[in-house]
Amino acid sequence: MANIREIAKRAGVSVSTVSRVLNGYPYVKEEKRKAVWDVVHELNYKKNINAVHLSKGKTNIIGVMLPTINHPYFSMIVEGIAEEALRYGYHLLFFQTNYDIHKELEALEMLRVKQIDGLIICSHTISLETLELYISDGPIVLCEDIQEPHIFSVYIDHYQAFMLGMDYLIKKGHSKIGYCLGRPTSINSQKRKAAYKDALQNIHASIHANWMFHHCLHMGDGKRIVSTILSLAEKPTALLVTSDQVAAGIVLWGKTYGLRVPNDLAIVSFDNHPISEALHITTIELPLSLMGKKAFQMIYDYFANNYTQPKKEKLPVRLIERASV
Amino acid sequence: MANIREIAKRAGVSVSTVSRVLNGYPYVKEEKRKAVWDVVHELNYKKNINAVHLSKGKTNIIGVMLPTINHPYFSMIVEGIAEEALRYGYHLLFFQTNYDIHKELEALEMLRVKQIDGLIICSHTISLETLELYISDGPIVLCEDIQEPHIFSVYIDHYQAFMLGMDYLIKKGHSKIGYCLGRPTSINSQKRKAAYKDALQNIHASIHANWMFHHCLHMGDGKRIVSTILSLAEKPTALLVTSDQVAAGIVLWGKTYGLRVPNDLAIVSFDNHPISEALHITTIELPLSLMGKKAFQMIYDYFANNYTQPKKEKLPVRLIERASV
DNA sequence: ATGAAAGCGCTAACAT
DNA sequence: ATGTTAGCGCTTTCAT
Repeated sequence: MANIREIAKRAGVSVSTVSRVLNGYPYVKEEKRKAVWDVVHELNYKKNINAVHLSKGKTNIIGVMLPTINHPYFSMIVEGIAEEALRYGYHLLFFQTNYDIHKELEALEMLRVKQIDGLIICSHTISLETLELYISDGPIVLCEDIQEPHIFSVYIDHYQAFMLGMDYLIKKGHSKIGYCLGRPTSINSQKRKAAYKDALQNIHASIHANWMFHHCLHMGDGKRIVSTILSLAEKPTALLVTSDQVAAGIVLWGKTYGLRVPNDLAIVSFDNHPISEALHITTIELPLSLMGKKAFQMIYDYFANNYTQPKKEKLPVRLIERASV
Repeated sequence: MANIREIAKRAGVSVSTVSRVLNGYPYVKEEKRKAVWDVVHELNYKKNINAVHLSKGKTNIIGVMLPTINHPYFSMIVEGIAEEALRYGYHLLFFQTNYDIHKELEALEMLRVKQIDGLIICSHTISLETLELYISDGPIVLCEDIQEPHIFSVYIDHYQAFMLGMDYLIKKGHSKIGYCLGRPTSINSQKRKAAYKDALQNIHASIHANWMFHHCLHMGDGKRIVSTILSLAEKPTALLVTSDQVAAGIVLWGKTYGLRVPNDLAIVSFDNHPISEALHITTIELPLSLMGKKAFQMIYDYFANNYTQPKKEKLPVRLIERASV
């Protein structure tokens, strides 16, 4: 494998001249420049990028931490990240953690060992205190509304978004409202629960523990939700569902088991994935791809503008009325 | 940032002893080993992984080339790859190409510049001839049935799978059968078309160009297919659809526009994603996650067994009868 | 404008 | 068992 020394020797110049030519440094005499390129092409030479990484102390690789890539919620974020990364010549290294703390730590360690320049965390179980141990190793972006001053954050205001859904359902005459959330302990879920409680309190409605479903992530979870609701003596008349996938599952399994949407149960869901359109589900659109883009941008700007202070950015949502309420 | 020399100095040993301790090399006196670990912990030292990469000429990173991560077909493959990669301490670098040849080439170049040890290609537009230019740069795995002796291949026999679907539809009394494919030029599509033609020929049925839909990838494509079929004077009675997403779109948009499945149109689709179960769609299950695992395994074995000859492996499919036929 | 040479931080061959 | 040292292939400073 040819290296820069070989090129230098054959072109009759020094390695530094080769390096300058290769990196587009201006002050090189035209004939030397040509000589170098000629040899480079002749040998089909390519830089060893690891040597560049070592020498520069930078890899142009951004890490992406997520529980699983195989879920529309995350793959939409990633799509956004990937699009921006490509534009700026960055690469993406994936850490599929399945919410395993050890795997999450491994991703953070990659920051410390310089395998990645920065890390975008789409979702996590690890504590913020632990995260903070790594802030000096490189920029970290969290897709959550957090206050820690040293961590970047691009987020959806889930309190407001949930409130939007609640208000809509209430305006449509519902007061027996339940919800379906993902992981109940996540920061996003906490915000949603707060909105839920506040909204019910505003209309003096009581809270029913068995109208609150947790760990709802996939279409298949709709089956469980539908059969549980059917077995309930006192049923909710509406559900706020934090994922189009789950909402679709409820609509479809409801059809199978005899729970009609919206007649028996109104639904407002979140995401606005294609499936919600196909099923005519009223949904609150989350700008996930945009979130990915912004997350990358934050890291990019951090390096481009000499390590600026971490930013926080809130993204807008909108309700799309369809036929599930 | 502390380096190995610093550790050596503080622990009162040589750099090679530090290296040996760090890498679990056996012949080190217990007290020196302890001295090293003590300093390592004290300084919270971590190896600079780029230096390791440069020194070893290997990165333990595998590239994954795909058009988009945001599609269940690909995210399932990736999930399989990621699972195996993690088990063996490998990392994944993603190349979202959107079928852009330049981006595909960029992924291949990463192989040449040693940024990645190997490359898994989930789908591509680039020609096999071009691919072959890179086989000396590292192992390449293709998720297609190809013959090139220097490229690894793990694949689904799409001829056989398509034939399975055709036979099933024919056995159920259909002869007016159409299909929905993704990119018509892909190797996988070629195999499917061949099976389609052969199957129709077997029953002396004629081929209708307007029963053959191409570029069907997403749920939204179902809309187009449904309205086209509704406008046809002579309609197919059955459709073989190469994606559950598209099949779901057909079922759902069919419901909206008045094309009933299976009454007006029978459907056999592919993948067996959760949505096909929720919609009771008869589907041919493709072992996509397994395909990802096998793809990674091939690369892993290649390095573990000193650069063995490229293998080819065919994966089984099975038809799951539900209610769309 | 160009070259010499000193790193970057680690691995591994070689010597003892 | 342990240390010395020569790489790995590039970037970058410092001379000239």
